[in-house]
Amino acid sequence: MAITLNDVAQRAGVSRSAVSRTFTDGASVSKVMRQKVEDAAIELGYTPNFLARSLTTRSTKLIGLVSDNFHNPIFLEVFDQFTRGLQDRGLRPLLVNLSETYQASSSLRMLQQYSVDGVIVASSTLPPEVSEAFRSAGIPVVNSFGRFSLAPKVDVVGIDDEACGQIAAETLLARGYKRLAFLGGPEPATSTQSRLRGFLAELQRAGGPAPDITFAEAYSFEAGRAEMQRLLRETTPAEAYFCGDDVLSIGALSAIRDHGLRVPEDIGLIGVNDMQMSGWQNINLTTIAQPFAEIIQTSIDVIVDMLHAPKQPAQARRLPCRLVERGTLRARP
Amino acid sequence: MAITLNDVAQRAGVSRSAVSRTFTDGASVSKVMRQKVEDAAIELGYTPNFLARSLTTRSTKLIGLVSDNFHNPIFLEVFDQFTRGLQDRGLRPLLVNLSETYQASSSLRMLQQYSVDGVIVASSTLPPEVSEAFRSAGIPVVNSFGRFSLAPKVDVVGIDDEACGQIAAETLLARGYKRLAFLGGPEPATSTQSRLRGFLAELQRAGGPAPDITFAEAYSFEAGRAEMQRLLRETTPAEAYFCGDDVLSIGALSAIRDHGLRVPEDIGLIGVNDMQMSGWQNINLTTIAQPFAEIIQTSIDVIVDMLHAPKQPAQARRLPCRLVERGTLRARP
DNA sequence: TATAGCTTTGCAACCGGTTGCAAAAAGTTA
DNA sequence: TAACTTTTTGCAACCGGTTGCAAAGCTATA
Repeated sequence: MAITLNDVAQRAGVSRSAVSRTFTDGASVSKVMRQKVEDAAIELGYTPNFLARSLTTRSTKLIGLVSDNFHNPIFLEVFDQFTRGLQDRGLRPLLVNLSETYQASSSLRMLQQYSVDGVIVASSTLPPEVSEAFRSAGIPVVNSFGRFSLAPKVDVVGIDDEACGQIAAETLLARGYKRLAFLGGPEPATSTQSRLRGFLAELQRAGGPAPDITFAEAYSFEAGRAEMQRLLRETTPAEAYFCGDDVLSIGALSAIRDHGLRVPEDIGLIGVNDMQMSGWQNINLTTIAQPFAEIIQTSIDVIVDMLHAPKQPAQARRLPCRLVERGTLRARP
Repeated sequence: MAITLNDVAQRAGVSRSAVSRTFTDGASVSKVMRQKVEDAAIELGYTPNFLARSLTTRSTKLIGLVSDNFHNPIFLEVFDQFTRGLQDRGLRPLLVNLSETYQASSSLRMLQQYSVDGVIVASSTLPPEVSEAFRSAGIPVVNSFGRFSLAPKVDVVGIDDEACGQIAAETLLARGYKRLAFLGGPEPATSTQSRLRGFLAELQRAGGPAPDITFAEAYSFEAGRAEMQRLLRETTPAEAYFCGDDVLSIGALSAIRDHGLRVPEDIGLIGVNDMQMSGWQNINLTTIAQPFAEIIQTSIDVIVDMLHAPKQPAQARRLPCRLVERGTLRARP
């Protein structure tokens, strides 16, 4: 069926090695030999089989792209950038959807079976154990959007979630808000915990009042909306909410407006991420931008480096966030 | 480094074939033999190498998932469902991002090199030639969200775009709108052309007036917003717009509100897709729902069938759309 | 117990490539 | 032209599996 190296060798009247060599760069082939082989290859429409090659070279150029964030629109942007970045470096993303029905352990086995060169775990919600399992198995791994730690077990590229919480606190205090609240992402998510810690620390430092603290079920519109509805129904709302992320904020925004209240006049909101949608006129969310492009580029760089020089000590990289001022907080007093 | 079949064979004191057989179902192995091998395998932590296996079995379980829609949030839902559906059947999606910088022809070569078992082209904007190239190369392919045709060159699973245009026309006419307009997706997109055709045909049939026709640059918020801004600036707006899809509609909606007009009081909007976001309270878009889950399930079924019985004549499948009434059209008169 | 029939097992060839090694060819230098 | 380098080439083994085939082992029947 498919054209193999043998066919080309035969057609060109040369050895199999010769054909192989013309298709591996750095190998020694004379001009005339290369010409003969290339002619035959083109004539037959030959393309080398990467998987057969990988058997001896021990490199598949396959990178597992593992995520559980298939409901947060920001991740489409993330996947876009990851796939392009990987493609640009000749790597191929093998996508793994780590949903409820698909266990982390089986994904490890699966990616082992496909001999991936490395794995990118792109998630701020998955526990660190997921990435660590890959490293234990000897597969280069980087945890994108993971939590910073001083002695990380795997390489992590993400933002400084605590600083992020700090920025939120500073911003809200600077606007003169008094009764503050934290409406986090899912409680077990490491990102949520760190942001909360930074938020609380800064409030305390500034002598601000302790905020109300609640968590949404997920980083999703519905979860944000549901939690805000509950808050409006069951509590006296705070003056301003620091929300787990943008999509959550947008859900909250929707609940607030439904409830007949105005943003920012009655309630202020600040999110995290700066997804495209947050800039849409009918949303116009004040938020703390994550440097997505840099996080993704860095993650890919880290993985690529590991392919060449594996088993460096793990390192956690923190990239800075910045405030994006839009229309969901009241002006400075 | 990694444990191979040889290691297991040696440890268990049996032949290589025996090990291979215990790991291929349907092969003949006695109970006691299987036990010996499994013990050794567990002890050593052996997992068979899929790629080596694929060399002889000629099946990699790899499916190319090709798309160029990485800016339309609906595609995150699409990728989610595709990856889960494929995983559930033991198949692995190799994601290909067909952006400007990454040519279709190179993606064909790349997927050939990886010996994918099949390819799913998930896009309503890519030209049919992209899918056809795969078929010509002998790779099973299905074009999800592609355009219907009576004599398709490749298998297509999608909606009836013309019927979709027809529903839009019927709906708008039933609401008593007179001056109608079509604000399509990118002009070359087959989906846009078919929807336009159905829209025009129904208007003509009903004796309605000819609509204004314009196209956005892409299926994206920005493109919809930009085109609607241009329309509001340069033309007398129509009473109601049939927009290329939801994200485009949401962009248009944003432009209209910015311009100080109200929806649906001043201008009516109807979209296509029914993405999650369209149901959000602050958007609340009347739209024509695509049966995403069914399209994706069917696409996967089609590909799986082709793996077992390749080279059936190509078939185009049309799944029905339905109107989802929300708040961007005025009530029936 | 001998014979036939079925199951289990190992051998060896193969899948489509790569690569170390030594022989052959080409190029240099004297 | 001979001797010495350097480059090019093919052979054969290998990567980690699968599989057709025939021999070995086992069970059932006469």
